[in-house]
Amino acid sequence: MITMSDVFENVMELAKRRGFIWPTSECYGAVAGFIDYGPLGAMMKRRIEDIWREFYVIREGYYEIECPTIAQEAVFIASGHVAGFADKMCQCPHCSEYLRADHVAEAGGIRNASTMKNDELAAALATCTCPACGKVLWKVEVFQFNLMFKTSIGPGSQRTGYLRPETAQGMFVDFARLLRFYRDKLPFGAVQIGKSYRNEISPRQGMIRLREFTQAEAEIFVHPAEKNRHPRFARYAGYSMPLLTYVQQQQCGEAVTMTMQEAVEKGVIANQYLAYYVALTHEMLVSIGIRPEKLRFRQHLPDERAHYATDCWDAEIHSGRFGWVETVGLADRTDYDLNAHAKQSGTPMTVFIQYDEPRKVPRRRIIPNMSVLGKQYRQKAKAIFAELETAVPTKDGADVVVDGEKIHIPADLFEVRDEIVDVRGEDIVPHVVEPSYGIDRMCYAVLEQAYDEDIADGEKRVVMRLSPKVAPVQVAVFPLMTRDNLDTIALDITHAFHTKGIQAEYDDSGAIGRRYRRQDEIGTPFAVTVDYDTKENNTVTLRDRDSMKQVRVPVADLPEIVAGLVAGSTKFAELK
RNA sequence: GCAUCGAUGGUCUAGAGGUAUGACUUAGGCCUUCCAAGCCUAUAGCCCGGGUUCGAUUCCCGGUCGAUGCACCA
Repeated sequence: MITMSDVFENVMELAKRRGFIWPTSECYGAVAGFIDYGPLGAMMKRRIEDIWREFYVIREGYYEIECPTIAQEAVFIASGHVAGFADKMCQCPHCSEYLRADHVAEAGGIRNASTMKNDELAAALATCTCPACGKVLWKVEVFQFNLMFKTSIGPGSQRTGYLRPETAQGMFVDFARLLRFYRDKLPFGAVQIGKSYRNEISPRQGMIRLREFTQAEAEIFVHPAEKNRHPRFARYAGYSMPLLTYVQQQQCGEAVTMTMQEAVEKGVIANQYLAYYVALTHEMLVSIGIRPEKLRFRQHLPDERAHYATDCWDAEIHSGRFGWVETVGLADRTDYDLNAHAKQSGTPMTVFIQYDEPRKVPRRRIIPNMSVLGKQYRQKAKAIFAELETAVPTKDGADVVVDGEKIHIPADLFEVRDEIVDVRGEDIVPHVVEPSYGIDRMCYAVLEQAYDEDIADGEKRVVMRLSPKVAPVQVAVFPLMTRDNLDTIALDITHAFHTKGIQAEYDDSGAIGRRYRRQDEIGTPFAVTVDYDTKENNTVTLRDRDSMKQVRVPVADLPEIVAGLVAGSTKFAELK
């Protein structure tokens, strides 16, 4: 039996020793918040990313794009990260403690601390006490600590760049191109798997809070009026899971289990789109090996939501070490981001939605007599022309304001024409539904949940019960003895696996039991052993990691059988 | 970031002001007909920088990393 408090240390020690996760640049001293994926870790991470692609790229049809990890300042001014992704901080002059300036002020009874400017806040803080040492702060300086890594683009530092704190902005700024790619029709989605960077103040939870981390994000662009009509909603309508709503949280209640259909109908989840990806996320996480009982979906409390989101749900995975860990965020970002980028860049980010039938709309047009107007007003004529379009004419004429000057245009200088026009559609700003996955946290959760110790033949066996889908090495091949040609047969089998794209590892070192244990420890789900019967009848034993049971199968069938076992289409227990 | 504690082969560990103990692992060999057996051999270590000292892995100071508490965690 292993207790949960040991699990983190055991699993991280194993991960380090066997080449899953390493501290980065160890020979120079590691840096907190950064990790290296070793050979097995990189392989496992890639398998998890590929399963994610199966769900989002292949099944949903949302193509993957790849944007730079550095972007120019304007991108993050628009996104709100330059202004908003920063904390106001100050340092206590007595005990040198770093403090959240606005929190201290609010605790000291100062109102609107969060909206104050730095110097106002500093002045207000003079009477507040330091929560660390209890002394009055008197004189402090308030500064912004922005969690984005800042850099400069090109020589001479002319241009500010930031390492992206999320991959999402890349999909937003490419909106116009994406819309053309998807032939101007909603809904569509784009996804990205890549590195993001946050200069965390004090990352101290191993793989859980990293300064450089991998995100897998999908941005799904949808008509705001269509959010309750996901075209494939039927797939998950009956899918049920425990949901911890914000109402339940406020009442200290338990999660409520319900179907996605119910959740949407009862208004628990804001719309079908969000519910669809909540269910998809559940299915995806379970398929990489997360146990359902260690998985829950928690709704953000209203004051917890990010600046852009309306409804927001987190997939949380329970860790023996860290408790419930936010691993996936599912947010309805509305039209916040597209509006912000449209405003900042001056590029419209809208979709033209055609009506089924053109609508007859009455419209009043004011048509100026430019030949007279031009002569009379000369250089002001153009501005007057523009102003007249929105002017409200009376019998006498119309008043317009040009450069602050009020000008009266007599009625005979323009014609008012009321007409019925066909309006064929409208420009709308799509809403964005965003599932955002923390790949590193998923990797950690998979490792933690896979770690197990049992007793085999009276001795402790450490075994990583990784799903065959994510296990780095998929099958091990052993000759029982390194002689009598058993080794060459085993090498041929290994080669046959490789040509079928199966990650197979050959090992002839030491006793057979030791080799099984080695593979158990890195989570290899299956092992093939070539013995003397192989030479008689061309069969080998195929051993299952979890049950340690063996079956005899023909050598020729091995690649197909193992491929089926790895894909999950066959179970070991079903083999003869 | 602050405070406390810690850091010895790949892993776990013994130890002392004079370069280091043992086990496991790994590699090579012998042996071995299915779950870490045995025998022989080999590889490999005192976190980094400064100070004290004839001499520091050991003592002192600073740093890095890790654990714990506090703060922080769009």
